[in-house]
Amino acid sequence: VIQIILNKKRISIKDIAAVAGVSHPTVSRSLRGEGRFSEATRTRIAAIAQELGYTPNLVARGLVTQRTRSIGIIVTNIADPFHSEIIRGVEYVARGADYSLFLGSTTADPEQELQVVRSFVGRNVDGIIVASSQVGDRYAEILDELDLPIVLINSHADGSNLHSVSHDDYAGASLVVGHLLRQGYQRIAFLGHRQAGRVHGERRRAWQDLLRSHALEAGVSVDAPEPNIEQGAASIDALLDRSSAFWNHPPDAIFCYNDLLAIGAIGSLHRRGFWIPQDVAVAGFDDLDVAAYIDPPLTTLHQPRYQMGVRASEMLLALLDQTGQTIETPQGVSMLGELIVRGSTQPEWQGEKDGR
Amino acid sequence: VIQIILNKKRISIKDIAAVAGVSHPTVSRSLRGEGRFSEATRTRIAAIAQELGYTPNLVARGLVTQRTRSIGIIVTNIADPFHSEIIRGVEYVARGADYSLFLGSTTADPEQELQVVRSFVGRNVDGIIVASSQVGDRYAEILDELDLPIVLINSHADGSNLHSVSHDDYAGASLVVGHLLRQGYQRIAFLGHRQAGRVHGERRRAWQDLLRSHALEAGVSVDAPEPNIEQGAASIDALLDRSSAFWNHPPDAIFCYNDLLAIGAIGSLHRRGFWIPQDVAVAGFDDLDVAAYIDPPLTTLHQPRYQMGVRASEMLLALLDQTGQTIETPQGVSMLGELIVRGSTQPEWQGEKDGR
DNA sequence: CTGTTAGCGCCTTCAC
DNA sequence: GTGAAGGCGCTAACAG
Repeated sequence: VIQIILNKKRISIKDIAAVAGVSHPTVSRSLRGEGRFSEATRTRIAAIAQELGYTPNLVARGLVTQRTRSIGIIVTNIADPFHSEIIRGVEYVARGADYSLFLGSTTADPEQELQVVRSFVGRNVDGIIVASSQVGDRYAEILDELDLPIVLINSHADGSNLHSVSHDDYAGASLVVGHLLRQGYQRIAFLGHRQAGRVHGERRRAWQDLLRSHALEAGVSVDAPEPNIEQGAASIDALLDRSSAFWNHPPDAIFCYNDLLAIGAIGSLHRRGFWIPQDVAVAGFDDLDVAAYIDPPLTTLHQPRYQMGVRASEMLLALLDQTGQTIETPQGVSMLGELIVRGSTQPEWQGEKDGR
Repeated sequence: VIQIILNKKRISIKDIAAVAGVSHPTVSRSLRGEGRFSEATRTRIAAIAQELGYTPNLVARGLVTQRTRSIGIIVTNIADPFHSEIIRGVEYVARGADYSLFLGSTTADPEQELQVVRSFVGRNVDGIIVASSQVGDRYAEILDELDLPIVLINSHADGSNLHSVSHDDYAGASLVVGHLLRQGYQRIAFLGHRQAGRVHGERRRAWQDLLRSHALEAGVSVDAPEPNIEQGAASIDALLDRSSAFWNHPPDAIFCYNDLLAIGAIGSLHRRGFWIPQDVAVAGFDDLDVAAYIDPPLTTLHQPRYQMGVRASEMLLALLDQTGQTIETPQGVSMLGELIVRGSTQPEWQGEKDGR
């Protein structure tokens, strides 16, 4: 049985050195396989380390090497399925490369953002991934001054240390709205989340542009304060009010900033007696796992969120491994998801329930 | 504007000491407010630190104090909504207490579990939270030997360093199955996830016990290899097969290990032409945010997962703050969720769609 | 091939 | 009230 650690006192290379009758630098070198040493002592030291249950003290190592082999990730809300998939991708790559991962959330609060960044800097992380659109948009300068490689997810910014992985939200939203138009919807409202910054802006702009290019009014939109189910439901009142004022009718379709808002909207509309999609069609964005299973199944844009996390951390680690120091070649990767059409936007939908 | 960091070289207390014309220990003391120093130098040093953009090096501090003010959390799958809510609760408390959080996942793989634990130990975390039932059940001894305070979520184990926050799954599952029995269902199958260990065992046992006490057979159960939507759907074939063999009929109700399996099961049953709940009722466990929004709305047991994360980390921090060292008073907290009855188990359901 | 010396940045005795 | 040493555990130079 492998002994991870011994009781009471933690074993250090000095302890091993004492037992082996060598100096501790020799232990250090042989354990890391760096420099010269005889094969004989190598195996002997390895055996002793194993037996004593030696675990290298990464804190001490980090102090002298100035590299901690750790990275930090910042998200607005850990439990948001969009973010948690990104985190999962990041953690997968980090663990595979033997890096540790610090996790911090911001609740979209600038104060907290700074606190988390500050703590990461204090911990001497080697790099940071920011999946919090607010930070990316508003604190880009501060981040760039950190002199640490930083990868922004879904946020661009200019800076020699700032890199990015993003989804082409304009193109993605165009696919969704284009689909709604082809379905013949005329009064297409937008349920947004302005705090999301650029991401929100792109989706909204695509909606606006496409409607105008079809000679339709992009006049009705509402902002939800949080991008979750609850606020999606809560925003419907305002949306219906504005629609009445603008069109003298409810909308015939609602394009939502994300799936969570869409799910909340559908629930709320149901409670108000609307049939979906017969009375109102609803489309989302993200393609959460559950999107196919709600009532009705949700039309949405599939975002490769796990892959975005993977790419972001691969990019970060690549930057770190080049010289061991930051390399100054800002990069940006853009990905485009896929339109997934389901029942929430097509009255004639049979889909997965064929054969009932 | 607050300057988090200066370019190029990182400021240390020595730099501040040089500017202030004092020794670095004085800077250290005054910045931390420990020991004696004049108020005059305190404000002066604080001003200089501020101006230079000093950020304490937590790595160096951790090396000398032997406490890193960091904790680690281990989960099986970060993106599982049950786990991500726990993580959110843990992170909230940790951040509030100025602790940093390491995140590691295990994919239910023992090798990875050990790798993550080892990395946490190497990082000198002050404590660990394990929300990975496998680890808790099978590696309890190893964990206890770490001589670190450890809080297990949904897993008991004896050990002087092992504490726990858990949900009373037996009682919870009894509530669900009891409801199914009161609804008059007779052929109640169980869709489980054996790898979940004790948690799974409790829910299964409650199902079995309750059925037997009602003179019914608990003869049909199937294990899904992963507790997700996909495997929930994939397990239906086997479940129907066994039901035919056992009852000569499909089940009239299925109690699922968790909501994800239930959602997958519902989707798959729909595709096979079953009406829910008219042909088969389905109940889950967890009450994920989406449970109320799927088709049909899911009857389930609401688990206070965010609160479980909060309690676990509060408990851990309390253990740490007592003497700064581990205190040996194993504790256990048990919580009980709430049965949420929705449409998936009552044919007469109108629920939130009243007034359509 | 291996040992000696030095120092990462900080905190912690102690004198003064 | 403050400074001078010493060391946390490790790696990085150099000698030999």
